[in-house]
Amino acid sequence: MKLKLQFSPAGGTTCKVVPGPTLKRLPPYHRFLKEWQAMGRRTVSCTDIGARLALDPTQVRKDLESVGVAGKPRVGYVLENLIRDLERFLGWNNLNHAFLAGAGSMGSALLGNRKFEQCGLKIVAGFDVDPLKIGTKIHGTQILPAEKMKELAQRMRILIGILTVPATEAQAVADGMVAGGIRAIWNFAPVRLHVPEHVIVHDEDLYCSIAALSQKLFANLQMRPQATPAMARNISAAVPMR
Amino acid sequence: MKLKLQFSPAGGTTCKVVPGPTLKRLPPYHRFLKEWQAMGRRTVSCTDIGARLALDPTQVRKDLESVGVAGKPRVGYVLENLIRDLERFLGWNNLNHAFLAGAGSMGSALLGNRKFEQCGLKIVAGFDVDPLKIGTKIHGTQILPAEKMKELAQRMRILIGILTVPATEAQAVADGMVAGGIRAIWNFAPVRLHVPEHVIVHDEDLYCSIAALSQKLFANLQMRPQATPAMARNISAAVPMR
DNA sequence: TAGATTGTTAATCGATTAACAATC
DNA sequence: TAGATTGTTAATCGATTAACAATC
Repeated sequence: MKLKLQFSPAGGTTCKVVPGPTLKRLPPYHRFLKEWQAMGRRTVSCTDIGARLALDPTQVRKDLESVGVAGKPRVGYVLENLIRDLERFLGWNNLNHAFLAGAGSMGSALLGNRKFEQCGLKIVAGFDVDPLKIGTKIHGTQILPAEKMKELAQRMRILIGILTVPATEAQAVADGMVAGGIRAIWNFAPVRLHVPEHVIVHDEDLYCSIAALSQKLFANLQMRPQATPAMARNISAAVPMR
Repeated sequence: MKLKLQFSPAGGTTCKVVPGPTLKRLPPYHRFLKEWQAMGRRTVSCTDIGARLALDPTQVRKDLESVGVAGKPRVGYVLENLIRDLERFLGWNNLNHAFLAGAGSMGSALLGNRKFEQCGLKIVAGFDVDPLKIGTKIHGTQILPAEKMKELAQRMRILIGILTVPATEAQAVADGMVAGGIRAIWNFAPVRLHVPEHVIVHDEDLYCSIAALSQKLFANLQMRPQATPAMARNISAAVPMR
């Protein structure tokens, strides 16, 4: 197997870069493999994975290749090894500590999700400006005053920040995160953040999702009405037809 | 301007198809245009938009072309018209009614988001199996017993379902939605749903986001350490290097 | 052995970027 | 007019899909 290496400008370090689309398919693979394992299987083929996830088997093979695991012709992949390698690749073995800013309803929902830890993300503290929330615990995680975030992030060498504050506050809070040494921001606010280029932003824009969903729904209704005119009318003004 | 039309197999209807990546950029455009308008501007150019959102101006122009709006050379686009056309295209003028299944922390967070209505999505009812939640209102929306969902969806001709139940229940609840005539499911459960082909599923997989975020963070730390060895070690086992 | 499946290279497809003429 | 910006076509880039030899 050949590995593509990319030379990094900073030094002698090389670092394999996985295409974004591939990366997004890996967690579903992992989930399926766990199911498969629970069914008592010992090996799995790309055909198996592709069948369940509605993906081209060739694509699955390419994806696994870029993770760097090897299979055996005619047999497939050893399930146990594949799961282990995937988890290692995704960094799900060791926890990254994260701060969460904004303990509103979305922030609380994230604090309540214990499954994140299985994916290597541990929210170690929440921050808010609301005196009623400060000092309390939400789903077991301490809520601290927002003004302490920067200093604590520095001291604890936190690298990941989760941003669940209102859109109006997002940029200011993000600035604080950056000042505290945070290198990656998971942004739930519907705002394009300005950050230095050494900081990564991953936008979780639910409004974009709504747009995509209703657009696809509309196109789909066009093709297969199966609905009374009244139903179609409910949505038909959504997209201009030409 | 030429418009690409796609013939739909079902009948004489034509329906313009917008590439997915384009669609996801439209809500950010809209947001920026509103800001721009608040600043008192009357026109906007692709260069303006691209500069703020870190996008190639040509790409912005292509995107606007596929929405079907026209600008004027040397002037740009009339802001008011552009905003209006974007909203119309995205269907943000008229509301689509949606049901939400699973009034847990994530479900409640979505119920609490009043901004969704500005994007054409109105959650008209929530459903849950918990007797303590049934009959109450969460953020002003009534929570009803889960077993009523299917029939109500049919009667109210609901087309959109939001799925915020635990992974174990997701498929069963989705089946109920489909049986109730729902045509689009916004799925927050980390499961690949099986649905008939006339039903659309949009996955909101936070675990994939975590994977993408930590992977990008790791690659970034490789290139620009700027961190003490201890910091890097915190995360370095995450991805096998070769 | 036979045949399914991997590994790998080539072809296709779609989106982004570049180039440039048209135009206000 | 001059020059910025649109509209549009061509080139590039990257990801997906197809093809096929290698192999257990």
